[in-house]
Amino acid sequence: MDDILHGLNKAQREVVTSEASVLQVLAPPGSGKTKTLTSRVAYLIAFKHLKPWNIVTCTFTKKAANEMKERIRSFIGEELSKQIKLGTFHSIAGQYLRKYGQHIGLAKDFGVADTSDSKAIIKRIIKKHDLTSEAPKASGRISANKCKGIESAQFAQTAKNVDQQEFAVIFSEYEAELKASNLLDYDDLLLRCCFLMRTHPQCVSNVEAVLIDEFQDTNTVQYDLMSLFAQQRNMITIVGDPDQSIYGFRHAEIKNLKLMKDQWRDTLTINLEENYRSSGAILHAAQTVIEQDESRPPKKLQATHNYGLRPVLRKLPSAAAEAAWLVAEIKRMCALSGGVLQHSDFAILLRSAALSRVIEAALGRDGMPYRMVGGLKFFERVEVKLVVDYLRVINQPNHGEAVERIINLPPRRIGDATVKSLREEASKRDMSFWDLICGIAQGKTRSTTKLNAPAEKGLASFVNVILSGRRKLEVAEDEQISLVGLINLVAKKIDLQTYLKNKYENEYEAKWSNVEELMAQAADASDPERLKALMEEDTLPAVDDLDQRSTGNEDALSIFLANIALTATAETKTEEGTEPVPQVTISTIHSAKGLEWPVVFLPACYEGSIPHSRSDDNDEERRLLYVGMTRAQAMLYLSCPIKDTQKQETTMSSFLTQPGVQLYFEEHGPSMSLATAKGLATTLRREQPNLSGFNEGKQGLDRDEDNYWPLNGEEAPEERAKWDYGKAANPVAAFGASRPASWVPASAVTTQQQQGFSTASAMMSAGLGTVKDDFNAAYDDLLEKDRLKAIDKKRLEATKNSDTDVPKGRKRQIEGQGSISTFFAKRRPPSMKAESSGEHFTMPLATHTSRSDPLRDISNLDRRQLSDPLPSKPALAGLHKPRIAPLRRAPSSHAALPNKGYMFLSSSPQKPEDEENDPEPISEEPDPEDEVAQPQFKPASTFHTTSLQTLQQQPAARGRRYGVKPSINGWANRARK
DNA sequence: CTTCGAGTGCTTTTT
DNA sequence: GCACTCGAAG
Repeated sequence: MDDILHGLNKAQREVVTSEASVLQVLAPPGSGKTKTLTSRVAYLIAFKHLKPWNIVTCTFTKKAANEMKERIRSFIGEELSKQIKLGTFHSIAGQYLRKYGQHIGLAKDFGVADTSDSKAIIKRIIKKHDLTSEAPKASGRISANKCKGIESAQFAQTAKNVDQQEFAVIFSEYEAELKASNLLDYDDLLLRCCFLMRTHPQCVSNVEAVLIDEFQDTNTVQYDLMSLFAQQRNMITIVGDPDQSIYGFRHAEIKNLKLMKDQWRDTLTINLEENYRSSGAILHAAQTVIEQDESRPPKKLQATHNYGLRPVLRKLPSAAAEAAWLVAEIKRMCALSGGVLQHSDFAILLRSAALSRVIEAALGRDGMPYRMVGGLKFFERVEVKLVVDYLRVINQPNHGEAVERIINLPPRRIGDATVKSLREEASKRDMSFWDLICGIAQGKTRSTTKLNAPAEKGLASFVNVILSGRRKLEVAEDEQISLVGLINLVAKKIDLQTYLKNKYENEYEAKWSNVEELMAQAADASDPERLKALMEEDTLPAVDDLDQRSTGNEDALSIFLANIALTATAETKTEEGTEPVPQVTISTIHSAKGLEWPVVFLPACYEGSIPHSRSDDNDEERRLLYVGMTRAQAMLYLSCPIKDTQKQETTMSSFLTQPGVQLYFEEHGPSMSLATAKGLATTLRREQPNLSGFNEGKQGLDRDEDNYWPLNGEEAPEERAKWDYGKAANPVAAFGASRPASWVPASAVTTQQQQGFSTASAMMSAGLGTVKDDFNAAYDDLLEKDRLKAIDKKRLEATKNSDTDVPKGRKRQIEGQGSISTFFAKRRPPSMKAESSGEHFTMPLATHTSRSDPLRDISNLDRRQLSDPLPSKPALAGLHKPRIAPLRRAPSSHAALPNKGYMFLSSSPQKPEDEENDPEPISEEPDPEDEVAQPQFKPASTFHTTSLQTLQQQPAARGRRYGVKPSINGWANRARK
């Protein structure tokens, strides 16, 4: 008893030991919801003597299910815990249907139609009838109806207007299609299971207790499912939090909470109120956001931690800058936390998965390890899906969807028209698609569809692949081919490697490694031990009066496939023997639910993103933000780019611009002192940092304050200088060389430079003033910006009040620390050294880190060079249009990119070996004042131009490489102004 | 009839 | 940046 109740507060104990039969637990974020629920399960088994296999526990995500399993195991041990019926609604429903499906006329071995299957079917129906509906909308509508328990026939009867009738057609044909292919979609799993339990209550007669996690996310069908599970004993415990209801789109009904109270009048409600996760400051901020919802009943939420650091609400110039800032902050926090924080302590949570691209690029550029959860799932990647579809068809050839998807992959000269004709013929003859083509290929069936010779050959080869796969399975069990063997067979038969190589060229390696990963997973799944465990887990307790379908002889393939559709994340296993590298997590807010991290970033907090433009429930969007914010333990960063990815101006999220909200936020990341680091450690209950670790971290940093970007969201001065005089001017110059050896010799450059210059002067006179003037103005501006941002916060606020007092423009005075000296490198940028010795100083520009900022190390330049005129941007920008190397998704797989027609940018923090041992600091670090006094310094010859041809001659260097899109926006923006 | 290239438009969240 | 459509060539 003590074990189970240990560490629980009063309210939690009350929940765990409650005698009430129906129990609602309202558990706000961080209140120990999962802990409480798992403790109750353990308690019921240990003290109420319930049998584990008579306890049903439903979660929404596989992740939550696994976590709960893990925790229960630590309470009651492996043996008991694995007997509990614990899983997602869908997986539990699936289990019941597999065992008892025959009683409701469900064929054995039904498949699960995933979203793309459903979408494909609907699309086809729409096309067939030449309807105007859109597939995704129709799909959502079908799901909405199903979730409410409305069936297609029922809908068709009530359909009145044209639109409804049209939809009724899609709906019923969709259902028919699924039935014909022996498929159930996600909703069907739940619906059919409800039907089963209603018509055959015996099958759940053993259930003694039902527990539901995240109850606020249940939809009507799931609610029914819960009631039906509990129909014998009415012993139910649910935990939930209306404030965290973020699945309205999946037709979750918050009102189920009330419904439940009405259905079971003696429902006991217990509120958990203490938050054990977040610092007070974070909690306050989150609270002000959620309290904007006036319809929401007020709720208490008590912090148990210290106040901690105030959350940050940061403005940045662009999505790219936001990403760069975020990376810089992670670095800074890591370095200055004195060892308290590492990469795995950071999470970046997004409203939509698509936002991750810029961020992944920034992380990749920096070489910071990360993992992306949510977004595209492993089993949804084309190459994986391809193989899985083959397996599906081999396992179950009547899976019409899968057959059609792969019949011409790799290309077999069987086009859409042929497929369509075949499909129609099949339905006319009332046979399955597979049976038809199989018959044709074997010459048994005479087809009315005329096939040309190549198509016929293609068809035969396809059928052959499938049949040979099936043959391997039909032999006696002990001779049966392994799952991996089967995948290999398929891969060989369809010559997958060649296909992938041809189709994806430079992505080939990544794609193939995914296939290998699939094999590894297959090997894992067909491991006899594991298989046994899986089968055991799949057992349902025998009940009187109702036969279970024997699944004893179910093969590894079926089990593997059945699990795929219901597996949320195929956890990429860490390589054996290697320490897992701490990784930053990128996730959607939705899939971050229930999780927590010491530091959380919520980027893209603008109108249209959160609240999302496609959402019609603002309150749900607000709750979503709330969920995101409350994932943070010690530090929370919100940020808003002034321009979104499409360079449209944004408005900050209305949830954050409500009066008073901003009082809870700082405008920039915290100054990190040893004391701050200690505070973090306290909040996180971690070991205190020591001074030496702190100092060490500080030394490795370029800057120790969040002061690179101005607080008002404007472009960083250094960045502007780069844009105006570097990157924008010359896309080809955006070639950063990390190894001088492979650099273009200066002589090769000269012609291009001169070319550029000559055009430049002509262009420049067209109304933009001289380059010189332009530069001076910008430079002054830049100094001013830097001065402003260097002033500490208080002063800034003081000046803000009398805003206009701050002279704009030409103030050269430098105050305080953090002044211009931050512009100059403490050490020579590596690539500069080799080049600056020659006749021409050719400094590669446009690495995005400040490491090679053109303004750095300015004192080191040959000053005669500096008086050269500047080339103009448009002149150079128009010269070449380099191809863009695709960004690689996972930084883990860096195949060498082709060495033709690509440009590379490489700014790896890991310097190449040859520079590694060159910490030689520049002796004459310039005195800031001095520099300012010499306005003739212009980064004119920090230009380096070269042609595409020259680049093509470069050998593809090794190392981390990212294609970089040259931007001429810098120029375009300026020109407009 | 199939394939391939160019051009267009859009882009929530999950089982 | 990607998925999808459309039109032209094989």
